[in-house]
Amino acid sequence: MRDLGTRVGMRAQSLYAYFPSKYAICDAMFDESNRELLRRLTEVEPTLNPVERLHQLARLFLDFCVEDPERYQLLFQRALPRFEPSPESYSAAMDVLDTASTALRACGIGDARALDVWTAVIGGIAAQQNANEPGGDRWVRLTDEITDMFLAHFRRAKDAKNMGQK
Amino acid sequence: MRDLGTRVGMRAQSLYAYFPSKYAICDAMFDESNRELLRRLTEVEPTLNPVERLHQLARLFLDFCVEDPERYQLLFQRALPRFEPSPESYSAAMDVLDTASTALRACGIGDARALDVWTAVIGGIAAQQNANEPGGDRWVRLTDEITDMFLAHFRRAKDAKNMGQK
DNA sequence: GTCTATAAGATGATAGAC
DNA sequence: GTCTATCATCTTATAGAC
Repeated sequence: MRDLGTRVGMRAQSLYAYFPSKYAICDAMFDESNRELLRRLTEVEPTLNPVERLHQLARLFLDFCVEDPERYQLLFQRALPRFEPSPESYSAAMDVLDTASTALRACGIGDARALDVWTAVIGGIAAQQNANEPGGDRWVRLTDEITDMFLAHFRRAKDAKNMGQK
Repeated sequence: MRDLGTRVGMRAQSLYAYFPSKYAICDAMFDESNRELLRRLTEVEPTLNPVERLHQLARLFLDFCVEDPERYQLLFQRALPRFEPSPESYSAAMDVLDTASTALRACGIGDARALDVWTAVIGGIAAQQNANEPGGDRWVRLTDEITDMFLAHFRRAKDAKNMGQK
């Protein structure tokens, strides 16, 4: 609270004129960050071909994750003990997930299991980067290759399925 | 310190008879946990075929990560502010990484870049599981599929390279 | 080898002056 | 709307009794 107050040019106590508690501030930051991430993701040209769109979404997501590791922890690591986002700010997080889900479906990948693999591999890039080399790009620069690996795997699975049906 | 003391049947202050500081305790836990993980990984039958061995290593690693999320945070998320492992206990962490590196080489995958992809995708499973469904298996059960996806991608890359050489 | 007592500093939060 | 003053509580850590 003291650090945050200083950052916005106040004493810690004055923050209570705007928020009723520390967790209310966390929740506001959680909400605002997810909205900012969503805003960036929705800026991606919708007319792009689906595969290029997925690549670009992945890159934007990872840029967002590594440009502020503390924000990344708040949003994706459940790092603050006893903090749970409110239903309203949680829904902003679900909107971000929906963006991924929709982009995958546009690539012909509608499987819920595939979406979990996607969040694991993309989230893994951010986790490794921020934990082992914050500020660097050793893992982030693998994003395009990992996206291609993912696409090859799940588009093959889909083709195999379609062939079985025909 | 109070919680830890209680867990081992002591007052917090008595812990200072065994360790000079809180960070010394963190370092000892970091070191011991990595050794335990390494012990489990080295128990995998060395005569197994390399691909089955890689699958088993991945499963053991992820079981270890999800059975104790707080230990996972200490080892892989750099979650404790200002804690840095000592050189000695850091080397135990490197031994764990070497296990993965060696297992990949046995699969014909010797690329440093591939090792980084491996840590990202496997670490991503643990990160998603512990952050979003601690104690569950929604992501952990994808381990075999993700391992196969990884193998297919990097063995193909290798085959393509060999064909070019011949 | 563990305890009580205690220190010095941080934390989240409230009351009330200006 | 921000401040000073203050609170109760928690934290890591030390000193010294038994």
